[in-house]
Amino acid sequence: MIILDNNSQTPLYAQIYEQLKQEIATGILPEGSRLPSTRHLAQTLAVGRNTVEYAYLQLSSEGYVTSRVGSGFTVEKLSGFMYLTNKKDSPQVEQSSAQDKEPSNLYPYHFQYGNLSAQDFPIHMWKKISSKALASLTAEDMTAYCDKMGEMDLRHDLSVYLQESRGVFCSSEQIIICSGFDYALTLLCQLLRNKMTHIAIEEPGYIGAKNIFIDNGFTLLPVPVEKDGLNMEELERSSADIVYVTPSHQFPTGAVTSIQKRLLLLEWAKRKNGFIIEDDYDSELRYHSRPIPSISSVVGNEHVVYIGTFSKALSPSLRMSYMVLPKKLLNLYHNELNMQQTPVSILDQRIIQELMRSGYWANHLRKTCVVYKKKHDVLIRTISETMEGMVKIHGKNAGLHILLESLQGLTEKEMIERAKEHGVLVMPVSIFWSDPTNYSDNMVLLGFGNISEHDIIQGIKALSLAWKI
Amino acid sequence: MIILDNNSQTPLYAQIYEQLKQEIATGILPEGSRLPSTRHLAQTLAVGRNTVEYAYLQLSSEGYVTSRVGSGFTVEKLSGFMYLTNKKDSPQVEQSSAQDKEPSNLYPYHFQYGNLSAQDFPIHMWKKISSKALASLTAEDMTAYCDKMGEMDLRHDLSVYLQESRGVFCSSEQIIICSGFDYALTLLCQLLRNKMTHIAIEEPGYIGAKNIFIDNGFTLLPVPVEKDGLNMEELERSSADIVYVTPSHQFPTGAVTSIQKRLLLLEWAKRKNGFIIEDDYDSELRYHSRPIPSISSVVGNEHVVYIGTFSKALSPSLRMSYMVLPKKLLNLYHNELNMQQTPVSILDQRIIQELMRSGYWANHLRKTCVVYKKKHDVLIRTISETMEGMVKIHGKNAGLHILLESLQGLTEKEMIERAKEHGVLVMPVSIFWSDPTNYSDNMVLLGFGNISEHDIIQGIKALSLAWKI
DNA sequence: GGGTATTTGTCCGTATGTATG
DNA sequence: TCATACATACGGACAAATACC
Repeated sequence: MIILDNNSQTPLYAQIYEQLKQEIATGILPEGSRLPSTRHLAQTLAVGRNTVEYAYLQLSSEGYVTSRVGSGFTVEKLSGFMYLTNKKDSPQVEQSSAQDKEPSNLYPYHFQYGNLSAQDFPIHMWKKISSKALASLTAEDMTAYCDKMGEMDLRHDLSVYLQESRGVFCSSEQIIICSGFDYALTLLCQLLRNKMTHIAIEEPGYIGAKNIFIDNGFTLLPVPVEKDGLNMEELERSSADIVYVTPSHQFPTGAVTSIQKRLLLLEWAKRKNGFIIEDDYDSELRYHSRPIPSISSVVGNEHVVYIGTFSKALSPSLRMSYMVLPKKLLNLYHNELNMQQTPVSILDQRIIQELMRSGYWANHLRKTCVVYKKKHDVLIRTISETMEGMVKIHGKNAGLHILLESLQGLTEKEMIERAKEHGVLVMPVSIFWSDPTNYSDNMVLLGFGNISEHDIIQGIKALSLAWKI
Repeated sequence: MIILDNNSQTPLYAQIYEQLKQEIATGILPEGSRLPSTRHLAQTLAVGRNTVEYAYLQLSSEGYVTSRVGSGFTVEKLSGFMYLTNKKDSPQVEQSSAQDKEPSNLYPYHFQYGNLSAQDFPIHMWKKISSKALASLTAEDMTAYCDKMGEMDLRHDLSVYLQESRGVFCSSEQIIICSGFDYALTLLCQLLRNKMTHIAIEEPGYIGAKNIFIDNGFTLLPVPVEKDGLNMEELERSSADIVYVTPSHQFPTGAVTSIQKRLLLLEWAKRKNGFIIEDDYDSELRYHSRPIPSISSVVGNEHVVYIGTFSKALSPSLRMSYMVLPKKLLNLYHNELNMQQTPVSILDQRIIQELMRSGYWANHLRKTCVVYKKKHDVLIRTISETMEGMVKIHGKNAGLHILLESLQGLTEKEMIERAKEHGVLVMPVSIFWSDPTNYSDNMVLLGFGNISEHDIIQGIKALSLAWKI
């Protein structure tokens, strides 16, 4: 950046000359690069064009740059001695901290959780839809702040989809378009922070949600997860007035909250005048099982906040999710947070709207479900065949992960280490317990979203060898 | 949503039949709409295909639907008596709260602040760049979580741009890609919340930032803004260890922080071991004046957080901004907030990267600057010509707004009301004071980003009539 | 604009449990 | 007790219609 000082003794053109020479000598302006045109530089520096021209001429006469009519000034190759060594160093920063993900390519078979399978992404359809959405954008769309809660058309289509497929009965006014799940939950925390302080969470439960609650000053009250959902007695005993749940496929155990418990939860929330936060993160992905209506679908859902996402069934890098607020919180939102703009660009919103409007969304969901169902079935079948009696499978028939419990007394650490020695990456589960002493320390998590059917078979075979006693 | 009960006495096909009949009768499935194909519904309900077929057949024989090979089942027109009246009503919600923006089309001349001028947006270039970016996306891009701080390539290009045009000297590792300014500031608040509590803000100052600070539990300490920036004595007297400033074009007064005060601010921050939050929101838009290097450009910027945005010089609905963290805060970020994903979609990131890489960004900035400079000049000239002695202009030569101070003793309310009567919309300034008693109550804000040169002239003429005493 | 792959309703056979005689 | 008929549920084969290049 060139900085001019009006009060300096050195004339303006000399200042420009000096600073450009410096930039060339230090390599900031490398050989072959073009100087800004005299007109442009003059404009940005708010000086006359001739001032810049003087400076350029001097550089030119000293051989730093050459000029050609119509193509500007170009930096020449410097003789060695012209280079300066005091090139500013970029501030050194600790390499982007502890890499939280192990380099997965070290292990031929990686059962990581999170990413999806690239081979199965409908990239062609995606680009088509995106192009359409892009074409629909006008200059007006680009130059105006859009609706703070998200485009109305998108929210309407979403409300229809939610009603049809998840039973969530809401109007489009209740929906807020968010970037990721993080964003939705953070927003919700901002709403609830001053009203309530104690939040019941699932034990074990999704650590991402817990971190956000902690960051926002909530006190966490872990409640054990049973086969059919939260232990309601423990919840009743707790002093919580909010509860965070993943009822359709509990993370990480995979437990499905029974209808009875869903009703109990609603009763609890009503009695406490509190809220249920329903995280429906992978509800679209069910295999061999009936769709389970969301808690929010039960009549009188005045106490349920529903959060859904496109990260699991569509794309994690799209960064889009949505939150349905009950009336009470909606008013709070309008009164307290109406300054914050939506975090999602108008283009992304249009793309998703085009996706839903055109019917491709329903189509995509069906296909995606089939794809991951195949992977799931192969995984379950191979485990049953090769690891008979060695492990118990938890949380199958939905989502993108399962839990394996060792029946041979292996600890989590042993399971992971032995697996690594056989070239298989499996994930720890311990991190999901708030109180580690609650954990039986004999499970691992296997994600199957981003691994081929072939690798699933090979990986499980390797695992069975690794864990054989 | 169709819900099946395995334990019910009524057979599955009958349950499906009943619920579909209900949906048709209540109008949820309107005349002419298609039922899901037997295969698809069978898949989602996890039943056999013929089970669905039985249900459809019954609906068909009763005249609710008709079937055609290859094109599915279609809902027929119902005779009136078949309709049910107990159609669920969408939950009624207070109409999206107090509309904060007045319908601007009521006034022929609207000097609103925020939106940009659609006529001047390079929609063609934008679509070209976006198409390129879209084409570059792979299935891998779409199925993997991307870098939590933003794509490395984009951050690198941004660091080069920041160095060249704003003098900000940072490595790409220090940059975090954010959705809007809101997001960046909220993230920063999460970082600082537990370390510091008192934050000095400009009086008057940007209300959006203040709200975010308050939402995050900070105590605000207003410090008066003078001609050349903050009153440093007041800042010294305050107990703040963070200060939020808009040094290149103070909002709303337009004051430019002098070099001397910038150095004093840095000294202050060093002494307090605190931080300067530099909001460089409209630094790209300067007219008739030299670029002012950012505070962050001064050597030893270990105490400056720099925030920039694309909302002013490019597009508000793009929802993209960026934050440069000093080393200390960067480490804190990696240790405490490394769970949160970036809020910006991979597509938007690629678009901006393509924009910068291709050189269109520099080009666009130049053109945009010329466009708004013209508007600015017309605005200033017309005011000088028609309102001689009536008003004083504050904060010209930059950005997208100015302040007008009445020299005739008109109050803000009078100025706004009289303007409205003459068909001109001007904005209040009072909301930007934390303590209203500090305000002389004789100013209004005029945004000129989204109004044509012709309307500027007409609007100012109308204003001069409106305010004539 | 014409050929091809996919989708879709239709028809077929089969299995299971229950009621009937 | 056994044979028969019926209701319910499931999956495969086929041709028409549609969607996609």
